Amino acid sequence: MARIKTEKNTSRKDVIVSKAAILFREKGFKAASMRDLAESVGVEAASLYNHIKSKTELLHELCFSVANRFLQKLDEIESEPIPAIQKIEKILRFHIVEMVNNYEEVYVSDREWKHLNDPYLSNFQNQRRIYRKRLAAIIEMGIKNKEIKAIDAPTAVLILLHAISGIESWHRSKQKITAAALEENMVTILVGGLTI
Amino acid sequence: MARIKTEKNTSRKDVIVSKAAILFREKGFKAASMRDLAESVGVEAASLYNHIKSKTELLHELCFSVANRFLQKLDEIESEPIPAIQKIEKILRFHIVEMVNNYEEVYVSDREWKHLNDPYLSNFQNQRRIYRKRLAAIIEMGIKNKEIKAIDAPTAVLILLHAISGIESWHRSKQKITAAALEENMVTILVGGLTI
DNA sequence: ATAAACCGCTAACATTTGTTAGCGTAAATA
DNA sequence: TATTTACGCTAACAAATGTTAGCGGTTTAT
Repeated sequence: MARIKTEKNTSRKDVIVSKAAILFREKGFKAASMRDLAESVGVEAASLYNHIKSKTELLHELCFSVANRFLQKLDEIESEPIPAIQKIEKILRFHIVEMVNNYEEVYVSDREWKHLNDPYLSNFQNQRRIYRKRLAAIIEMGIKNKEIKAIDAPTAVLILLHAISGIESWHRSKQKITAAALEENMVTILVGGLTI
Repeated sequence: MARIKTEKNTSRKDVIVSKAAILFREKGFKAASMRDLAESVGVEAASLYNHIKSKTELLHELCFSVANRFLQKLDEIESEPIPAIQKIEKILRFHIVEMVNNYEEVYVSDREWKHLNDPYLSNFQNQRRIYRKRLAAIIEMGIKNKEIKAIDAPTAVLILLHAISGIESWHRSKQKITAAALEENMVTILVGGLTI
């Protein structure tokens, strides 16, 4: 009998969820089987069900924990008394750092949420839509204040968010530049592209 | 007996491939079953095998037909006697137009290639890697000629390519701006972000 | 020490999956 | 018109999937 090893302050469920993130990222949610996951946890597939309700529950956990982190940070930044373009830069940097440090989770949340089931699916889509609208509102504020070029704000949001997800390629890359250099390059191009 | 309807110059296989593109895009390759595909074609699942060898063959066809179009266009643009930044702009515009007009195929090629099998998988990855290197080389040329900011070229490539894939969100969006406006906005931000 | 809770195991299940075999009819060719 | 080819159908398959039931040992709490 091979018990799941836990570290301090992590439940066995936490171990499973984070192994799931790795697996879902590399194979995709649908292609990753519970038997795969069990192997990577070091246990039989059936044993996983002592800790989780279902495979989809793993996806819920991942998607919503990521979404919540981003929403919380947005709340924080929105209320700071700084120019819009600086808010955008801060949000951008937060996204980049999250994508670098919590790659698996963030990636899964970004690419695999389609496989959520209702009501979680609609819920997630709503949060996502609202999040983007709030970003667009900041950009529109920046346009009004002549900090940002007169562009279509939703398009700018879509470029920002997707450009960030390109960090996936950076992770895969053999000869990586440092995370800090990556961040500066991205900010240069993207904030530079928005600024008048 | 319900024969697959073909239009002029399209084989029954072509019909299947393009329905597959739609399905793979909306559900993902793994989650889309041959029975789903059969239904969308208007036929029984087994009947598909009179026209195709396997499910993965459908993915090959999609991925490589897209990849070939992009490679061919790159050949063409690379050899034009124009400044690097203009090459980048042309390539960018081509990507955008392709993503707008052949959404399903391009999207599938971009997101589902992971599910290819060797030797196709390695092959595709190689082509992709080489394509990106060629883009990076153009950017580096632009940097040397002081047309483009002194940034890390591979990072710039990754931003460009992923930003384009954001057009997915534009497709989903209810209140779309026109394709032409989308293109101009993207060029403004991205080319603007690269240019000194 | 004894009871209770936890947790991993084996075995099994019902579905869903991609795919093949073989039959019969419609279309294409001669 | 006669014959061959193309193609859709039903039936069936083996494999893989998520998940449950129930047993037995181990850890934790009393």
